[in-house]
Amino acid sequence: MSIISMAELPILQFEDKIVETVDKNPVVVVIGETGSGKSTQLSQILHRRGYTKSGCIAVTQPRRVAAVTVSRRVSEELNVQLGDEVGYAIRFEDRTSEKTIIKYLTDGVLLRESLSNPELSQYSVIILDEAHERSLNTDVLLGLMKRLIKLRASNLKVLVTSATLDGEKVSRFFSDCPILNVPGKLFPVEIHHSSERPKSYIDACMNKALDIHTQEPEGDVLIFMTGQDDIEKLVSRLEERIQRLEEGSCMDAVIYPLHGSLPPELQIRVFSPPPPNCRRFIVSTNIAETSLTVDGVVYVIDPGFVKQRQYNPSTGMYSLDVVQISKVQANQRAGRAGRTRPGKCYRLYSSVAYKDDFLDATIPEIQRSSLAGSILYLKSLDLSDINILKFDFLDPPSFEALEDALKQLYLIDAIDDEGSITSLGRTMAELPLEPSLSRTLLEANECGCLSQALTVAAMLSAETTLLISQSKSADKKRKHNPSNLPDGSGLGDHIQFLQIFELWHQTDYNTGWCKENNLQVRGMKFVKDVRKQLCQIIQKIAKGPMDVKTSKRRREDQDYRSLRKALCSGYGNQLAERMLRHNGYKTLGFKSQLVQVHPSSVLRTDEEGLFPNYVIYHELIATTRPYMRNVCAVEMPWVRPVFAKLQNLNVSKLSGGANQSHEEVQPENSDVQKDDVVNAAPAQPAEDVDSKILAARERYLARRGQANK
DNA sequence: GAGCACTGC
Repeated sequence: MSIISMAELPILQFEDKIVETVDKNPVVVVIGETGSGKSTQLSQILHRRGYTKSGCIAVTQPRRVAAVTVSRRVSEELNVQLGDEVGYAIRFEDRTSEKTIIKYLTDGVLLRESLSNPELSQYSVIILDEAHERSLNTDVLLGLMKRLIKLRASNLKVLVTSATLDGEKVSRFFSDCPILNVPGKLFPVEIHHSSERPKSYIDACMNKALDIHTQEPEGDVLIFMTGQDDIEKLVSRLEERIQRLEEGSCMDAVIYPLHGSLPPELQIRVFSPPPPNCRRFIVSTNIAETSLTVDGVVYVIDPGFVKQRQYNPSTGMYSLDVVQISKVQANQRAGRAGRTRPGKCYRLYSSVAYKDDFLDATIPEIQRSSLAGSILYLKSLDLSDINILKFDFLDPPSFEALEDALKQLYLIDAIDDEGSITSLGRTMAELPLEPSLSRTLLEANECGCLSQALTVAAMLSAETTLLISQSKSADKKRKHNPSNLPDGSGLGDHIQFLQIFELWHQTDYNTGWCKENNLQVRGMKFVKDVRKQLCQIIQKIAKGPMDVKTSKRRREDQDYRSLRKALCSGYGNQLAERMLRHNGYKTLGFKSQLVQVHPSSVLRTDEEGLFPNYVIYHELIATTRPYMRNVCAVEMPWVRPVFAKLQNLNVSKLSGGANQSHEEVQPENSDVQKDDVVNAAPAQPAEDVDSKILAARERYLARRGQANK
């Protein structure tokens, strides 16, 4: 195919320059705009110029589909069988062989590889593609690469591809390495800014869409909304308004919603060409910004918002907030209008707002997530020369976030009281799960309920993709569903997940059964794959066969006591105690939160209408109120060991003295002692009043203030 | 009695 189309790719004109720069430098940043061909060509150029003689070329992608489609393209261009010289590796699927010299993989897979081979010695070149998307895994990899080029100075080249606005930052991170600019092949996009923010962005989107439809020549319209609700509102209003337009006054129109929870058959509608003389309106979430590319888009409407999940390490709580997009995102959105011909982008904000208010780049995921998993992973790599809290991140997470991660890991026995990884922690790091679930599996293995725990862990890994999403008007209540789904025996959501999977197992994984019960087939298959993968890893760790069969529970364990006890160990940091005489809970940890059981939970109350005294929760999420999502009843005696650990918690010791202040974070129930220590300070002779103690006191009071809200 | 964007090992 491709001799002609390849020759047109802009990047090929820079081949000599690229090779010369890579020859002379261990790290090179490549700014490659959309359509530059960087993802398919950089690897081939370096292969042509001899870089595969001493090892393979790895190219990471943030998404699975990208790894597959790009590797397929490259294998076609090189005219080889996919899986031979060119292959890919993604979770559940390794299409590489002894012959493979160019390997596309997701960044998560490369991280797993470096666990068993920290020097990644099989690779002569590592290309981190789309690094500007700044996934958690990419950021960890960037830090590891910085170390690796020192260890392997003579035989490793690293290329990082990024966006215009943050290439310089990446270059500074890698000791001012050179930056190569490769132009893209986008058509020009005219940008129109509004003079001010609209009062209602849904109305503004609708008016702009109607303007385009009645005044602009043919071409599809892509509208970015923040979520399913707004998408549905806009779709129905737009349908109504377009129907009212005078017949013959303009061309026909179809309107498609597009978001992640849409069933696949509705998602793929946007990829089939529209009927002739018909304009398509695609009302989409962020999914159309990078993950899905819709051909035929000529007009983009960008209100400038996105919905983002953030983690607050001081409360352990997630929230989903509508925030302003970054400049990088705004440019990415605009670019969606110029893929097939010159286009237009209508921004519902002013150029001044863009220039002055918008961040250059989106706040990276590493500054918005719980870091327990990543920190455990880094600890298990034994980077002996550095304290993990001083790990060199491109954008370092806050000290608070690191402390929170250490606290979590300590409470589930992954690290000891001095912050060193335990043998249990090492085993946990091998499992592709969040630490709470890996810990549950290992405990379940001791309690004889490994098989059940594997199922629960796999179900929770897919939890958000299980239920078929329906529009607002339809009934989508899980527990009031007329279907015959089990109710977790009233013990909670983890147990319900187990029971659902076991029922599906009994139908021999029948897809019809999923549909009847309103479960996404895709999601349930994913659960099955995850469970299988976990079984394989566990058996490898145990060096022998284990009892992992999906089976009915033993008769003597009617109340799932073993499983719930195992969950209690895994969720040591996610325990809550019910308050006296009502159904509110307070979380147990050094900072207590008042929370409630999420209304979607299947947890049952007793005859007096009260929930169990103790529960574990999978996550805290603040929506209209702070809620615990996915809870499971546990019992006082199982909780006691965690209480003991909370008493001994000394976070500054965990961080290996990285916290230079004199503050010692104590369990919540030792507040009195804490007050004494801190208040004593000003009474001492002036020279003893260390400013650090005062700072610690301020932070402490600020935290208490928050907790009491 | 709620209402959740998107990825990934």
